[in-house]
Amino acid sequence: MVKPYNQMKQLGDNSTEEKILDAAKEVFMKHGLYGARMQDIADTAGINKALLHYYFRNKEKMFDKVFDGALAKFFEQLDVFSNNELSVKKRLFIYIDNIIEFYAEYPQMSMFIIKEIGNNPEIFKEKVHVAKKNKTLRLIHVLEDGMKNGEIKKIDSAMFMINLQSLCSFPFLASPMFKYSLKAQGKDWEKDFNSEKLKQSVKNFVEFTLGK
Amino acid sequence: MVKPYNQMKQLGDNSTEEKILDAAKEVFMKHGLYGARMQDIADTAGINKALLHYYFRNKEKMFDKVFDGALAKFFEQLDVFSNNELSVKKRLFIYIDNIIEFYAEYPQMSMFIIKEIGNNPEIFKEKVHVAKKNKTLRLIHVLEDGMKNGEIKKIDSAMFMINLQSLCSFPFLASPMFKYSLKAQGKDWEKDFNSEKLKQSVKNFVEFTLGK
DNA sequence: ATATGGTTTAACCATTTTGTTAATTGCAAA
DNA sequence: TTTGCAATTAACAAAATGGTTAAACCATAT
Repeated sequence: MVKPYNQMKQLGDNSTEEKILDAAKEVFMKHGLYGARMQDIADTAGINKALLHYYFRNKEKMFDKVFDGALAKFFEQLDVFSNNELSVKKRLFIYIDNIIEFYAEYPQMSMFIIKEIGNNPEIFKEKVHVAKKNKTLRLIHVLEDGMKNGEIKKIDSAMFMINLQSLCSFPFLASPMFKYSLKAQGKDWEKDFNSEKLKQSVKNFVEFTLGK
Repeated sequence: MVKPYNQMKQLGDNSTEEKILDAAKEVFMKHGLYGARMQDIADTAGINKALLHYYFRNKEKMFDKVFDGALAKFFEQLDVFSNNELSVKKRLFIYIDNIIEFYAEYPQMSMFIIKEIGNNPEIFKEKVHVAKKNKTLRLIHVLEDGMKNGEIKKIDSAMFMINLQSLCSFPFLASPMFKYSLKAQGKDWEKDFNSEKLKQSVKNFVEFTLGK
């Protein structure tokens, strides 16, 4: 017998499973695997704690689901580097736009991933292998090609990547601190910071560092 | 009766209280207040769990002590901006040297502080008030003075501060990720990254951004 | 109407974790 | 040597937390 339409699993809307996943994302991002409390997740989702186990069996499995989703989205951002039709700088600019919009939506993401790598490098390795499938992490590779064919200046590609990631992700991660710190100096985070400004600032950095 | 010398509180050396505080710092930095386990702290310090309560009464009070210490050291780094005898750039370069060495020693510090601000803005406000006493947070103030008297280029001071903090603290925070990511691209974190390189890189950024 | 089966809940249980207590150790003053 | 007191410990109690169960709920098919 076929189930009626409104009883089928409806992910993406406000089905219970989705509510739980959203709540879990929020709480896990804030407190990590150890620090998160099942009751806290249940309260955030507005449901009974037993339902968490009904849908996800246990805490670790739930965490895995959240983490896998986060990781997949994270790696999607790297796809642009595989597009060899575009110039190195063009690819970098697109990446900057995408990754900053991504972090604006998931400010805790990088910390979440960093913590997980630290806690469990082996499992992470395996997950990444699944997540990226046949894609490759090409940022550095693309840079070094660009240097060889004279498209960009000769730079320290590893340090460039580190600087770039720092500029793009830390502002969102540290927004509570910046909010506070700016207010103490007579500035206003909401006014003085936004994604568009940051994009421009990072692009300036890239232009200065790679431009010939 | 006066206590014998070797029985007086000896902070700064390997007294029990200090051992506990060091262990607590390590564990709290790694897992946060919720995620940290008292037993884990006791094991790390190599003492009985009951001693933790003997010295610090309970988990929260212990956490407070650790956090207060962290905060004080963090704010110390800002003192250099009060030295009006030095040029703006000179002060920035000194700050960069200091803060990067600081983060090299306490890589989790910024995250620790960020999380705390997020969890409890009011208490943080109060703590900062104590920590900075009559000092003032001057980075932005110093920059705007420098712009007025033509010492540096006219820039967006808030964004500059955000970029600067990002470049200095994120690499340490995210080192597990960078280690992993670089390895996947045929590089080696230990070889390709060190504090001196980072200092130089950040100074280049400052020179480019502020230099006339 | 009633039966069916997925969904949701309150009330538990088992384990982990925080916190306490009473006894022991070790060291210095008398 | 004995006494006193802080430091330390093992064992225990209390609270918090993850996980289970059996019953209630509710929409639909018969």
